[in-house]
Amino acid sequence: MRSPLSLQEKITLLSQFYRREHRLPGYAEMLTLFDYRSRNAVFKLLRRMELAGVVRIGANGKLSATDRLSGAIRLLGQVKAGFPSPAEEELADTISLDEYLISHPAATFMLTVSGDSMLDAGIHPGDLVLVEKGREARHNDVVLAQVDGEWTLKYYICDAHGVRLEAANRRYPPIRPRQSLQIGGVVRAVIRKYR
Amino acid sequence: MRSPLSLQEKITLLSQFYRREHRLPGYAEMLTLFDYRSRNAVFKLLRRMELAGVVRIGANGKLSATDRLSGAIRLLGQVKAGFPSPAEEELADTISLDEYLISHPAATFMLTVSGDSMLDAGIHPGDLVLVEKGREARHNDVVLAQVDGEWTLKYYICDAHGVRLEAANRRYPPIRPRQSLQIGGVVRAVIRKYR
DNA sequence: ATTATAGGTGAACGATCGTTCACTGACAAG
DNA sequence: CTTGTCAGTGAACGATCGTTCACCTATAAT
Repeated sequence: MRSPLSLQEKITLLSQFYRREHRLPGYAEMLTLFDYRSRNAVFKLLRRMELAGVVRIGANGKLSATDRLSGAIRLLGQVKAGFPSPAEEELADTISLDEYLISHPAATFMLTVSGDSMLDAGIHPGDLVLVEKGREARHNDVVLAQVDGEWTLKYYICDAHGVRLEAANRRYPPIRPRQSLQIGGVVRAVIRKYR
Repeated sequence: MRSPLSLQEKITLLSQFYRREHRLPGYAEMLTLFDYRSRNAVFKLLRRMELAGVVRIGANGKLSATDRLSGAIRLLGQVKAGFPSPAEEELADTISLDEYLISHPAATFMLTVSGDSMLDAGIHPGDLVLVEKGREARHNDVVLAQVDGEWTLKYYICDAHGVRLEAANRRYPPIRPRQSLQIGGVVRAVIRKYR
């Protein structure tokens, strides 16, 4: 017979369930999850988890996950400041990458960079870009554009001389479209994943 | 009296509820959300939404969100291929940034880059880095390390001569620690958000 | 005009939820 | 040793859920 689980261990179980099932368990499922026999115990545990900030209980009794449960991470300051103390860490905001980087999920796509035309802008081959369709390109945006039948990333430059596309690599000359320019979307973020 | 909502409009309502409340609505809430009077109508609508791939109904009748509802984006191929046809787009995998970039949310932190010592590695001032605590640094990892009381990002180089930290910018010489080296964590991803 | 289908309604039923109350045992504090 | 607190149990109750069945109306297809 194992010793009773701590609150943190129960939070871990709940988080694992949430990430696996994309929903919070019902009362019957929580009886099994926490090895309880009493729904009142579940009721009380949820109060304690709300105090711990991992769930929220609506006015109608409905249970929601907070960012703390759903895989968000802690948002700290600048690199040079490093990590704060554990107490300060505990108070740090949480941030969901999905929510922070994507405002229109249905219009946003992830593509992999294969060329080096934007190297000086810090966009390397193998990087990932989030491209939002249907967003009007503005001066200095990085855009996904079609040039000579091939898609490419470039700066979108719009000045007194009209519109042109510029690479961020001196090996690639600016492109002035003769016909209409086809912009697939605007780059909203660049991501480089290690290991 | 408005015309009846299409399935897609109902999916949009459901997605908005999910992103606002971090849970799916119950039957009573869906009556209000979709302007229904009958729980059987909700029941049938959920079948249709499951066929559309935006929710999943478990063996126990419990409702879960799929990635399509929860803000994931479509994963396409390489930039040079651009966007596929609408039919191909529909079949594309979805990907959640939270799940893709973060394997240990509780041990991962986001910090903002302020220096230029890693410029040649495509890490610019203003970029965001995801740093995972408690992960052992390996050769060629980008790490968050403490040098002379200040935290910095560097390559972690481990060879026959021992351990040293190298910048990705010729203006910064390699660092060979005289005392023990303090590594705060390993950089798992770099993110640059535009606009 | 007839038939079929889609998408809604209402009712009924058993299951589950959400909450309250009284209680118990273990443990900590005085 | 006594008292207080915490975290669980069990029971009860009304509310909500999840599902099935029969039915209706609008629309499309024949």
